[in-house]
Amino acid sequence: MSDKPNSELSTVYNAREIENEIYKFWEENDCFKADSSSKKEPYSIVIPPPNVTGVLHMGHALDGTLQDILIRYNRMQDKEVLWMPGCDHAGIATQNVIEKNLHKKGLSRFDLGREKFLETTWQWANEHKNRILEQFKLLGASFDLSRKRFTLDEGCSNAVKKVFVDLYNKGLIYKGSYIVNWCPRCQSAISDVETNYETEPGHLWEISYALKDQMGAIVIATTRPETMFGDVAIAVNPNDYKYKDLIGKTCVMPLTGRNIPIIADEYVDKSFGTGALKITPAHDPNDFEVGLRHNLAQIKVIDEKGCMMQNEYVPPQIQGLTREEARKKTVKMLEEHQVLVRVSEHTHNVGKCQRCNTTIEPLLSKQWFVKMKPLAKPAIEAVKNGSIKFIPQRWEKNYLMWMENIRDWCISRQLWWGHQIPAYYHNKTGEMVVALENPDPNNYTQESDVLDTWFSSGLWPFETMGWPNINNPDYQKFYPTTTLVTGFDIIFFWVARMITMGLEFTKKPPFSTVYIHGLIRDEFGQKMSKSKGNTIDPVDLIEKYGCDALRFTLTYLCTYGGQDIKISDEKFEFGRNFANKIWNASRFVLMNISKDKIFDSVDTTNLSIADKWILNELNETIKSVNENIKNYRIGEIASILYEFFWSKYCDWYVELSKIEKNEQVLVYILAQYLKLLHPIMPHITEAIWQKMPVKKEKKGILFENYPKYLEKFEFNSDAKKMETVFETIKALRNLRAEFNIPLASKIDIIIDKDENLYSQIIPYLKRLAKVNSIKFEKDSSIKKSACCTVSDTKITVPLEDIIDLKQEIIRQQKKMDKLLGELNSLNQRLNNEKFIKSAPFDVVEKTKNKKQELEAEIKIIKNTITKLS
RNA sequence: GGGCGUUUAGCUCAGUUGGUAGAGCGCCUCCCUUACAAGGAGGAUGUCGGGAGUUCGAGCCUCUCAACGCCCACCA
Repeated sequence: MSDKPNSELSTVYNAREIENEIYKFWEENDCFKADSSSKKEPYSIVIPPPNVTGVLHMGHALDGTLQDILIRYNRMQDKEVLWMPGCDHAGIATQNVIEKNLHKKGLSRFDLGREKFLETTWQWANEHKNRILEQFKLLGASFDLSRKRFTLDEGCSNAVKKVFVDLYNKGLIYKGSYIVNWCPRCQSAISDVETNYETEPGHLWEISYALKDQMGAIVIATTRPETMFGDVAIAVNPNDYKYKDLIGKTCVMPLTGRNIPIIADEYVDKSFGTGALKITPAHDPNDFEVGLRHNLAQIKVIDEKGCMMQNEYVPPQIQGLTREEARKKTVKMLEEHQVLVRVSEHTHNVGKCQRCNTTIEPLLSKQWFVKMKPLAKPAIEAVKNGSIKFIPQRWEKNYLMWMENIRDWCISRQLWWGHQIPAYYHNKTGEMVVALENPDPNNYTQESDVLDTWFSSGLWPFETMGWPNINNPDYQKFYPTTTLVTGFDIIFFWVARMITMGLEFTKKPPFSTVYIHGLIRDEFGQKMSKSKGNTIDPVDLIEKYGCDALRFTLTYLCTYGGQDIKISDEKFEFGRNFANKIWNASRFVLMNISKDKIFDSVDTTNLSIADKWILNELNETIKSVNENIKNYRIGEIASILYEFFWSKYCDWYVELSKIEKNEQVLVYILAQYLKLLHPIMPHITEAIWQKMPVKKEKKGILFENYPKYLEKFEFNSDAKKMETVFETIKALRNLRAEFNIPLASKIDIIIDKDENLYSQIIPYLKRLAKVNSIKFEKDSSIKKSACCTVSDTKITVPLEDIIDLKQEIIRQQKKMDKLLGELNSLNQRLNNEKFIKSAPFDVVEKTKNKKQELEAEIKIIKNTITKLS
């Protein structure tokens, strides 16, 4: 592209063409590369690594835009910034994709075997892992791709192994048989946070268990009769008088005839169901606990596929059936045996696999766990003492509640795609060694389970910086990172685990601020999902409206409270229109300034009130943008910048410049503005910047220093004067509209003030209100005229031919009524002694001033009406 | 059961320590004024979910009720 200053911008703003060109320019100049040897203050963000299987979605677009804004803003603060990109191997998600592909060919992963399967998956992952980061480029992401990482790459794998071995050696990782959430489809254990509960209609079956050696029976209630074959006891509450005498007795299970004891346990709720509960430790987490307390056996009757096992405990007719079939059959058999006492409708919560929505089977199995309580302690402390701050703060409560009630984390997965657990078993003795390497590959076999994906993502902020080599320059310079930007949906999955792991292994919080934004939803507030078919593809939006338009719109919609964001395609017209406005205004400025001149300063000795006004406005804008970004009020910034450019610079200053212009100021404001906007709309600002006739010492606008508030441009009183001019122009335009006077016919006006008060603004009035002549007379005698007021100034417009005096009286009367209403409410306040006494001085003053203004205005209108009548 | 959020113009939403309500879109009138019709000028529209309280003053603070949404827990 031509970076020759002062060359014209193209007539039509073609967003995509410009954006591609500009991104290429940054890439070719290596603009995003972080320098770990820099002396500048560091600022770093690690990207929430998108799934390697993924394609860019609106969530990434928002998350990426916000990160890029922070990165670009801080780069312009002259900090050494690093935005670390990368992907997550996404264990279950990726494996599901590959298995689905195999399934189409009629194959399962077992047909291929582990080695071949992994080979296929790696190949697939390598083909795809660049895709999503390439798509991030379309967002204008200024991340350092030379540092790109993958959670399964060598460095991350080493970090994972080290963490695992260390935690094991510290006694914080253990292996054991526990009830876990088992997904029969994924064929793996999953963690508690990967289990979603859905309310489903079901039944409560009451089944009678006969007492042994005596008359009578005990009736239990269950929602899952098929698990009864794994029963090892009936439990009742020790304080339940109904059952007092039965405790310690034995009963006979229906259908199988096995004998089980009746035990007492506080866990049983007397008021639910029949007050008697069957205990199935191998298939229910609560029963599992009860079983441990009472030393009961654990009888497994459902297998890993969710089918009834073929063992002595399950009746032959039931063996091999699926859970669902088994339930029906069991109920039928119970009916036949006349032990089904009652069936009632009962809605209850059923666990579902987050990945595939299959109903979870609580299953007893051998798994690896991380002991979380000791790790959680410092993680709680770090948030409580403020070394990690959540924005908005309310998420801290959420985080703390979860952390304070944390349970052990099941980290083993019966998958193949992932970090294989570094535990090795002796082929003969079964002896287990946990170590970084296999002690003897001939005699030891590695644990087949892999780790939960979030185990490696939990190390992301430091494993990407070269840890465990703490001398790595990146680690030295950029760790701990500064800000983490993410949605609230992964606070538990990811944020919490990074904090615990970061504190445990680096003794530092991995970031100081967690900026949580809302989720993107469709126009009806529904979560976007492929299966619902309500997704909007950000790539399509970029093609249609441009990247900057997408970024600006999303930013504008991103409010401080972190509310979810409802979007629809048309909403992005907002950003597109704005980009177009910026382009055209800039084009106008570049076309209307002296050629071949460099504007590098503003001469403050020769400024009009309009110049002072806009400089003052810019100053205010700079101040509030800087304040707001520090407080993560990023949406606010978008709206401030929109307002300044459109309603101040374009609507007024650029218009005024058509009458009388100060090229220095015209260019200066635009140049400063481009910098202010650059973090949000990087491409268009860079493109225009390249053509700006200003001094450029840096490689691009992205390296320019972000504008700062300048006291020399404080012009409050002049700015106020200018506001009066605007009020006057607006009043005249308004009058025109009301009398239907076309702009083509110019008007004469009479102002009841001294001429020298207005000398500066006469040209503005002439041009912007299409005024022909201006007279200055205290008391105009023209009767056939309309008038408008600006505070205590009366402007008379003779309208010989047009005016209907009766109508005009009505119009003025209406105005006066409105003003009288306002005056009335002001008087009420001012007549209230308590108001005068307790309200702050400036509020009282303001009210008094307002009152005087109103009174003056009312007086003028009153006189006018008298004159007209 | 516990926690959180939302309720403001027809729609989508802002509204920072309490000072008397705003934007975009849509709607109505006029205008192709040589940066922009993806534009310009003007206009209409709100008992700020209901009720009570604190205060001179409440969209904002307190209590309460209601509706919707989310998260955690998981009584078979």
